[in-house]
Amino acid sequence: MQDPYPHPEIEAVPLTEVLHALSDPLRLRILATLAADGERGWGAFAAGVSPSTLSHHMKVLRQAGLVRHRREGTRCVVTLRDEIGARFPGLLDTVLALEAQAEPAS
Amino acid sequence: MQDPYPHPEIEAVPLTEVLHALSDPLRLRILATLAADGERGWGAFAAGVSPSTLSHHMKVLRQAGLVRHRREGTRCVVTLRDEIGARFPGLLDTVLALEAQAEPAS
DNA sequence: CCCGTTGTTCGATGATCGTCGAATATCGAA
DNA sequence: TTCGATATTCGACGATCATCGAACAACGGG
Repeated sequence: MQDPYPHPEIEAVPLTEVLHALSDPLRLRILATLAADGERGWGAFAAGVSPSTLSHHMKVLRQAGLVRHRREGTRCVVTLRDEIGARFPGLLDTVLALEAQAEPAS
Repeated sequence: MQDPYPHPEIEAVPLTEVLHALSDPLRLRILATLAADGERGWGAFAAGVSPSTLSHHMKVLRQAGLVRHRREGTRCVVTLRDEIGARFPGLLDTVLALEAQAEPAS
């Protein structure tokens, strides 16, 4: 799990992979929290799922170019990757806006 | 396969289901064609996949509230369901615009 | 009334997914 | 250096998915 997490080239991410990454309630919730509150530690999303499950979803988001992971001592910080807005303009904004309005309390 | 195809209430469709329906290249291509050229018969999309596979994807799109199916004699016509624009404003437009620009020749 | 066209349904198969627990690795603190 | 906190990896499991071929149903035309 060494520091250099594998982050893909944003240009190499296909649209369908991003859409698939967005099509899960937990992952959507993670992105919404990040968009609203800025970067967070792992633990902010640990409720309800096991550590390994959370790690899996984080990897999906990272491989889809949606988030960036950074090591900070013993814990890990996740950030929204804003290049996604350049690669697929409007996509994340639109989806997060809809998620906020349609699934208010998830 | 009787005429009354089961079309879901648009309000009952969750966002994640729509996103999942959009996260497939063939389904995305079907929607793009519909958006560009208006309603089409089944056969317009039969290239490359077996009839049963196509039928499966059509069902996914229908259940996600994205298209409407109408029987016309022995063949079947598929239309974009525009209520999706009221349920999830901007979503389909955004995705189709990105698909057109990012995956020009699929 | 039979037949061809068209789409659906039904297994079946191999792939992927979401989830978990257990084992492991890394780091900071005592 | 030992320990606890934190995150990853590794099977494993059941569920879902994308795909196909074969069998079936519905319709229109000869």
